[in-house]
Amino acid sequence: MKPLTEMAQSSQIFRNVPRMDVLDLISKGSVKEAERGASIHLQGERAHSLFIVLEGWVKLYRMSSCGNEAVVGVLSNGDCFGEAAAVPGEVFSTGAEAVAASKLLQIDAQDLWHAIDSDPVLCRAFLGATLSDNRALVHQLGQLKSHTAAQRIADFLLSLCKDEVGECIVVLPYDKVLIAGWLGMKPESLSRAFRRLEPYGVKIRKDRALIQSVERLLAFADEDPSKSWSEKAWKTS
Amino acid sequence: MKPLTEMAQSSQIFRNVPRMDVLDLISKGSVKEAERGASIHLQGERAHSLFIVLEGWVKLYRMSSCGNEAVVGVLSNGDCFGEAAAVPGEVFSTGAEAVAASKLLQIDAQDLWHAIDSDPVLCRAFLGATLSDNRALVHQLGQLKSHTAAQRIADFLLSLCKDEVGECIVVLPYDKVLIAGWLGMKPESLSRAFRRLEPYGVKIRKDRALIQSVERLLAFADEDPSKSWSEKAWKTS
DNA sequence: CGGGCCCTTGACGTTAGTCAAAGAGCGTGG
DNA sequence: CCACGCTCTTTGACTAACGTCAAGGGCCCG
Repeated sequence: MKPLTEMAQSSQIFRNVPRMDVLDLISKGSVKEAERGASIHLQGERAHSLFIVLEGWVKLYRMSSCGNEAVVGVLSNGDCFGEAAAVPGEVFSTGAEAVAASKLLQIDAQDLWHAIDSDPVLCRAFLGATLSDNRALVHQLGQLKSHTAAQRIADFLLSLCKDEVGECIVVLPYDKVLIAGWLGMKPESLSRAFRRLEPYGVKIRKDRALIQSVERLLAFADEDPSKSWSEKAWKTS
Repeated sequence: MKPLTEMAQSSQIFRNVPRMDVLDLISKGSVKEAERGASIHLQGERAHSLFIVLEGWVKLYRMSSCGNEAVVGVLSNGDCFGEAAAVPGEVFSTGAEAVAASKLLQIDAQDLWHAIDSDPVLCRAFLGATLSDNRALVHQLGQLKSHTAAQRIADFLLSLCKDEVGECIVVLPYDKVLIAGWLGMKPESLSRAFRRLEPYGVKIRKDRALIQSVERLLAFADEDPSKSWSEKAWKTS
């Protein structure tokens, strides 16, 4: 139980909250194990709990009525989801599913309300976490609306090798079906888009991406999609 | 100044907050007038203020480094933006621009912090507002990732005639360039996608949309995009 | 009347989805 | 150890969707 509290304290949401304020809340939570493929909560369901990922991977997704799934988040150690539980009467706006064997800290909504009521510091922590979610969503929206599939992959790879320069090798953290969903495309398109990154010095081997130059990739990720023709002409000559 | 406080109190964010808790905060805000095209705040700028739309229309957008703009929100009376200001040290994750002559209530970040610190009720109100933003973003992502342009328009039109049934006429609340941006497409595509809704009983005349049957449109908005061929074959025969 | 902006239309190219098939791992059981 | 079946991934051919470029019409306002 010791490593559990440490993990939860260093999580995204509680990172900047004094130890004392969170201990009580965390101690009321329970650890839930979820195997790959297990559903954690459903879209539209009453937001009964807050979750913190202690270990593993969780995807947040939106199901359209025709059965089409859109991944809106992929979370790992220290990430937090189900913030809707902080507000009485809310429902989950996404579904959540473990995409790898995972350990979660589950905190009951009522305990949460009580904690928030009695401790303003916690409330602000939630506000911060939700704003952070917001930023992530806005970023994703921006990517989706004004970048090609290949550029979104570039952005994704770059997010995996933050602060690196020059050459670097990154490990793809989950399978390509999920990466495709997360980036808003089909697996086939992902596969092809990886190919299109080769001219920019990116090679994929199994679950590893070899990036020749982070700078070059960055330039590609930011460039205007509408001038692909001129780029291409310039490049194939 | 009287109608101002009323408007602000009935805004999205303060709607469920007791009058007393907000009066003080609102009184510290200042009214800002913005004409069409005026920039309200920039992406990346320190989040110095919270804004509440009293009148007019505001768009939130994300600018990619290549100058491509993605609209991530379109706000009107009672809507609130710049919640990032509630957390010290935050920056705006989007830009904001008036797309029509607008009146805004601008509340300084420091006043906000003070108010939140001294009143937990307000803090929870912000949490609720941010969660609400979150839901909207998630909805938009879902639409973008798993629906065609025509379906997104259908969803948009339906959001304008909530709770209506059968035939109905809605007024497009802003110009088509902005609608296109908001729905993640180019104006040309919007124009063509409107045509594609005609078989489903939608006609556009100037800034009005005539919907023959809300139910039929709803069915179209939710249907699986991948079976368009069979639908089409079935329809043109 | 003229200029500017918004909107539409047409022709065309690129991008990504669909359908189908085959290759690459990988664990299981013989 | 190998054959088998499974899932993940890649590839190919084709199609649909959307963006781009260019032109033209309608409308407002000076």
